[in-house]
Amino acid sequence: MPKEIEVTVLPVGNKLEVPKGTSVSEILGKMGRSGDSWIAAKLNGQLVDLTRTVEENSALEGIGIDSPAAIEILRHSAAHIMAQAVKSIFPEARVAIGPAIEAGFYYDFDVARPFTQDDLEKIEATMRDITSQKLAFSRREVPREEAIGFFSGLGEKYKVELLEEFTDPVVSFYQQGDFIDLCRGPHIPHSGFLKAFKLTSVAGAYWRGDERNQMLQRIYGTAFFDIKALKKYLEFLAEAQKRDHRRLGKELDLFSFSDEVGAGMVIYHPKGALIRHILENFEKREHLLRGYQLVIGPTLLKTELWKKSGHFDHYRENMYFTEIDEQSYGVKPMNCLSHMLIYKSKIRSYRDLPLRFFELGTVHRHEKSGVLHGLNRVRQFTQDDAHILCTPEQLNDEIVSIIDFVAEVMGIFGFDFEMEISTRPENSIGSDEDWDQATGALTKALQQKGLDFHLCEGEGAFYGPKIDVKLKDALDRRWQCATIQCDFTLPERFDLNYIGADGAKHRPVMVHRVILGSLERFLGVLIEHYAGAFPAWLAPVQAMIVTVTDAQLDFARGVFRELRGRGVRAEVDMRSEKLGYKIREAQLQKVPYMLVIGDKEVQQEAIAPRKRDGTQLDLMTPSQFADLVERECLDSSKGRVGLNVI
RNA sequence: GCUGGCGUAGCUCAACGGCAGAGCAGCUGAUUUGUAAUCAGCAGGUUGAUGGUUCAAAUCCAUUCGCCAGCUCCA
Repeated sequence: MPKEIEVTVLPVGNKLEVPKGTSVSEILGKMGRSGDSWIAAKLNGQLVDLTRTVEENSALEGIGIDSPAAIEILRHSAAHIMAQAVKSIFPEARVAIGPAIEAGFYYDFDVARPFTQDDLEKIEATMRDITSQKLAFSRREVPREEAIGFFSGLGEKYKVELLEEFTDPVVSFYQQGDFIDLCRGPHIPHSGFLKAFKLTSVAGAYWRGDERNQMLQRIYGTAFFDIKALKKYLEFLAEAQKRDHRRLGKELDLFSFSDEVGAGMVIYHPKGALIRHILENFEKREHLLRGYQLVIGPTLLKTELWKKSGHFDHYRENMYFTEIDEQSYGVKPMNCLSHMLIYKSKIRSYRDLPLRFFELGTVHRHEKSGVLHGLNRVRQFTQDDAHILCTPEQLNDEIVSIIDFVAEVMGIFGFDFEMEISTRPENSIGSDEDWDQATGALTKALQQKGLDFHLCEGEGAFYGPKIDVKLKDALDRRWQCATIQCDFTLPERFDLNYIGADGAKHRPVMVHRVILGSLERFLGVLIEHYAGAFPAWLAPVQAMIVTVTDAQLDFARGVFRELRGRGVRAEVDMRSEKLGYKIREAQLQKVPYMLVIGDKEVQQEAIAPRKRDGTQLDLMTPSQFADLVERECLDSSKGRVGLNVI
């Protein structure tokens, strides 16, 4: 008779006596829900398979398909099933790694010939075959040495490489059908649990993410517990495509790119330029209100100066150089240098600090061709850049107020954001002590504000650690916008100092920071955030005047002049088209208001506003409408911007 | 930069070795219309660029520029 043990079943906390060695699924089965409704479990906080046996007093929590952890397990299993399919069609393929990711899963393969779309369809078909066989996923523990021998025998060199770096004496194998993979697990009980999946794309990916390594072929896919959820996801992708800023940029006539101009160079059309103008004015005002001073530096600075700053040594690959009168110049990839020189232009007292130099600085960076992406990744962009020079004692307060600034601005646009702290990378400058101090200051400020953040080891800039703020685009891809970067090295290199209360020279601390980041990228993310339907304060056209017939055009022109006089960004559609046609056009252009004018309106010297959501407002005078737009601008910009932008 | 896919009218796409086409947009005319597409006609192209194969190239090949997905890198 085996020994009885006590299992506490969470989340309710029921206690259960079972014989030692009872399987997880059996125990869960006793709790009223059938064994089939579970796919895995948490045993003493650790994810395990249903077949795992319980050997001691434990806490157990079932993971059903509705649990957040379940989808990850399913997708991980889907990756294994895909690998099984690939190996059955392409036996010579070598498998690398295949994890679940945010929106699905992938698996990397080393194959002689890259996969084609046809291959994906074949693989999908084989996967369906595997799922219909309901193959069990079975787990087995194997000594590491034996595992190395096993995979060496199969020629699976990537698995061997992984195993050679493991320190555990025993590893686990998972097998479904004839496919065996090195894996921690857990997995779904059998392949039949995978009911809804789709292979979405194939792309090259370097082994272990290192471009010096072999390039493997990565197949991406996604999986859900039911067809409906998969369908919903595919619909989301289709919706996201409609929100893509590259598409909306064209449709709304905001900006363009031209292969004649070159890659990564934005051409702003009137409406896009107007949005930028509004953003820039907004930014200048917000900075001036917070004690920043506007400055403007040159685009070309002597290469000697870039050598002095360290950019030539650490950032040369990303810079453009040219020659003027036999002197080498570098096009600025960052705005800091002239700000340094402004600081140095006179003797500074501790009473002057902190100094906050702000510049809407246009920079050029040579980005690799493959990374360019609409407005979000370009080669020329304008940063809302500032450099703060302060005493070490002031550093914490400065960082806290920058974080407040970021949170306030993101709130105006309605963005949720994620924060990261990045620490010292390889190939960096400065002493360990400086890095520790700066990293500590950033961390402390975030903790003080009670904000969550991820820690990114070794991802700081070459000159200092940083806090990054990431916003999401239509596809939930994250883009870095705001960033706060400490720099203990530039003040050193430029020998910046201030006279302290003690009459002696001291070294100021420096912070680089941007709030929106690059105006290009921010606009790109913003377009997707609003799906092109900008709030009134940002809309390049706020009101489209549409007449029922040509007979009202004179009156319409008068309304137009009056609205323009008030600062409302209005336009008149003068084409002799039907009203519905003109409404549709304005609707597709996502103009916030359409002002309808027919005989009735002319008689009453009024307009009939229609909002872009279809709601109809009562007749009002142009002046009343201007008041309304002004209120709406102020509301949507949280009191920042009214009608005075043009 | 790397792997793969793709560049045809302003836009979305067809033709995939044999006369370069459609819808929308544009222009002209008719229509004067009440809240998401009025009708008719006209015009629009060295098929991204360069070179090659071929009797014949948008189509096949090479180079190059650009775009897309991902990797690497980053605002």
